[in-house]
Amino acid sequence: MIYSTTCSYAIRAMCRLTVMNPDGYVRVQEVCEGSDLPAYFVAKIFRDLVRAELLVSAKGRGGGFALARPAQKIRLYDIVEAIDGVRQYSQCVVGLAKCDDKQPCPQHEQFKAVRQRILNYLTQTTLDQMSEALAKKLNLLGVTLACTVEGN
Amino acid sequence: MIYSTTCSYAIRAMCRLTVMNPDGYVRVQEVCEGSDLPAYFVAKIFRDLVRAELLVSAKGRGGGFALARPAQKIRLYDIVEAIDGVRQYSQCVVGLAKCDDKQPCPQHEQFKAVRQRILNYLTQTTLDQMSEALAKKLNLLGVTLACTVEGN
DNA sequence: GGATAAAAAGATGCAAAAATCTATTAGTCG
DNA sequence: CGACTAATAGATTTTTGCATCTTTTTATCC
Repeated sequence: MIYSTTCSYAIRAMCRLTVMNPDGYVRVQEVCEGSDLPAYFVAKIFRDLVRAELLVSAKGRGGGFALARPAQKIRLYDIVEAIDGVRQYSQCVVGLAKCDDKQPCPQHEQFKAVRQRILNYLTQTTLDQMSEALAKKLNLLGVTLACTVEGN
Repeated sequence: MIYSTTCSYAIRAMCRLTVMNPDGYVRVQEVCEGSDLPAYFVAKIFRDLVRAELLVSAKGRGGGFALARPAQKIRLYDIVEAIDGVRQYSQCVVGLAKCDDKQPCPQHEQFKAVRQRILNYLTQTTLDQMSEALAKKLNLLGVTLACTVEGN
């Protein structure tokens, strides 16, 4: 609703990767299995996340994808920025072409607060927090995420 | 960002209609000219808004589209409901398939507040307010919206 | 070096959303 | 009634987003 399907995949896949192995490589296959994430498509999304420097990758045996930096330092905002772009969050909802505080569109003022709230949410939520919440949920459900590689 | 392109057209077109003639008919052509709204497409959207009983229509000379009820009684929420549906606003952002308060997805709690804020915004903003803001802006820009029909 | 394993690249397919166009229907006006 | 006007219906086209598959590149292991 506030981001695209693709972006939602990106978030979910990164959360799973983090739960599986926050410090080392995980293969796309592993990330997706047991979930309804489309593996081929996630592979493509991960490439974009590498270019955005949120992930790093390694080819060949023992390779896969890993976080480019600690999960506490990856914000939801960073992921959204890499996939959907964040321009939309600074534009006005129903804006006529040019809309700013001086030339407000209908709703400008009212929506400003909502937008700020969304932005706060995106900048203050970290991958760390999200993956922890996911781990808790999986635990409750009795699901274990497998990962071949340990540490790195 | 929180609604589709189509829905954004619907909102903008209804605002313009209201500014032009809050009490009588305006032709689709008139509503769109001077804006970047795609007239053919808006015509189609207006049909949906008639079915949703937010607009009424009249064929032939002197006809066009008019608000089905006073602008104060049309909420942003009503328009969004007619075009995009509001189901999305009660679903979770990155939810695993089934996600509710008992089986929360990562972010469930945090996003709940944001979602509530959006819903408040949608239900508390009226076409009245939006069109008034638009009128003010157009006035500042020195733009006048023409309308052939007066009253009704 | 050869076998294998994984990502990288990009071609292709498919479906939904956005946008346009044509023909029809129902009004108004003289 | 006949000319005209505007919405209605729906067929068609274009664009975009989502998803899959094939080939290539780069790495590891024996």
